Amino acid sequence: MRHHKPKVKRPRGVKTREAILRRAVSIASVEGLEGLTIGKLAADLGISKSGLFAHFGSKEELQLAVVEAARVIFVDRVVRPAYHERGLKRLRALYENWIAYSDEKTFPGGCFFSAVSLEFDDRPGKVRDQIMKLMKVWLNTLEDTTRAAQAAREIKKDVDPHQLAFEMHALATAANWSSRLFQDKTAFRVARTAVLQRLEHLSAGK
Amino acid sequence: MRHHKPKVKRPRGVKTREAILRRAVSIASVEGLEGLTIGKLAADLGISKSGLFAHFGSKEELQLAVVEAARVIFVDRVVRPAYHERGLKRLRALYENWIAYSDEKTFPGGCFFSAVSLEFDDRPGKVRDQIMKLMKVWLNTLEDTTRAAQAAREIKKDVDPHQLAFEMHALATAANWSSRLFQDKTAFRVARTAVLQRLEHLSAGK
DNA sequence: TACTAATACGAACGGTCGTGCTATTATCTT
DNA sequence: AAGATAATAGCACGACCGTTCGTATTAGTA
Repeated sequence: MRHHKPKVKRPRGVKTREAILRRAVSIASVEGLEGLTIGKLAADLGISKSGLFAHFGSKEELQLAVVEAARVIFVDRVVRPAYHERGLKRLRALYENWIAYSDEKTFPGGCFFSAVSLEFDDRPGKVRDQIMKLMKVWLNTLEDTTRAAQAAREIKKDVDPHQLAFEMHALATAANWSSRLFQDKTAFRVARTAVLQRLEHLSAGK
Repeated sequence: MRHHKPKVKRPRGVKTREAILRRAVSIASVEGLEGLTIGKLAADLGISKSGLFAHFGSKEELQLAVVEAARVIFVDRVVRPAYHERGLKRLRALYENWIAYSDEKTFPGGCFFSAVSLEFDDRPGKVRDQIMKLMKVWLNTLEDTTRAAQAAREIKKDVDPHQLAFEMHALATAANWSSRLFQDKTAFRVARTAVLQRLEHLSAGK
């Protein structure tokens, strides 16, 4: 049976809000979440400062909304596609998607979370808490996937999942860093190679 | 035999300047080089804003002076001591000193350069150029030391020095990140272990 | 001790920040 | 079409930013 498309009412405000966040995430990936100012963002979008402000009520709420918007994009681009695979293949896919997402400049400033998690590691508040939570979830995803691959005998049992997740995260982040700071176009390739070789080496002999 | 202290003339202004920079480096390691504001720094030191300002003439010059002060501390604490060793031992010492310098919170915000190099990767100017230069020098130091160890047959010839330097940098930086964001006290141990094992594995059989 | 040059200070400026208030415009409901 | 409601704009505020400038204080020298 056919359902009618919900034909959801999308009030004017919601569309504006989405447009604001789309732009805001891009800016924040470059300038940081503090460098993202309401006045400049509004001018950039051609709307008034107070009009934009009314959508969020405070700068902190804007920042939280930006973090959430970035999370959705990250999950769509990196996590979800990898879940068509399982075990070691999923782990590889997670990493390759991650590298590709950074390399292709999904956000113009590289990986949004690399930039922002360092910026906020010393600013207590809801934003920091949220970022911390998301980063924990991400590292846990890598760990759990490693464990699943071990259960499927695709990765050696004596590999420490926490350590492996840490190393994968470290190399991807460093690639992002090198790419940004030095305009080093080879960085992502180096990081990708390093991790894939490492996974090959840690995989149970086949 | 005992030497007389050099008894160098140290004008008052120089001492003040040093006190300013000592404090400024600490603050900047936590709040970043932009978060470091002249007003707060002056209040923190109990001197006037304009008095402090006069020592540098512009905020950019203050930032450059802070970067230079941090460099001196880094070289003293990390690089110079390692130069009592050679080859593979030097490489290990560089890394262990680096981890220790971060772990011991030589700067309260962890590694000064980790924080600052990401902050400025998108702000063109003298400060960015200087930071970039210092980071290049550091990575080159790791690379060159690796090559020396290879020449001494302490590390296998087929190891790519650039890749190894990149990985060492990545793990140390990530340890810093994890330690700051999660208050993860094990991060430095994890990173240290990872690299030392890796060096062991890459070292020519003994 | 007096003169000079180096240091430090206080007050103020223009600019930008986040935020609140009030008015205006657009949209939806009846 | 009229009225209610949601969305946006205009304007002003207080706080803080980097910076300037004239003045006071200190230290070094003759």
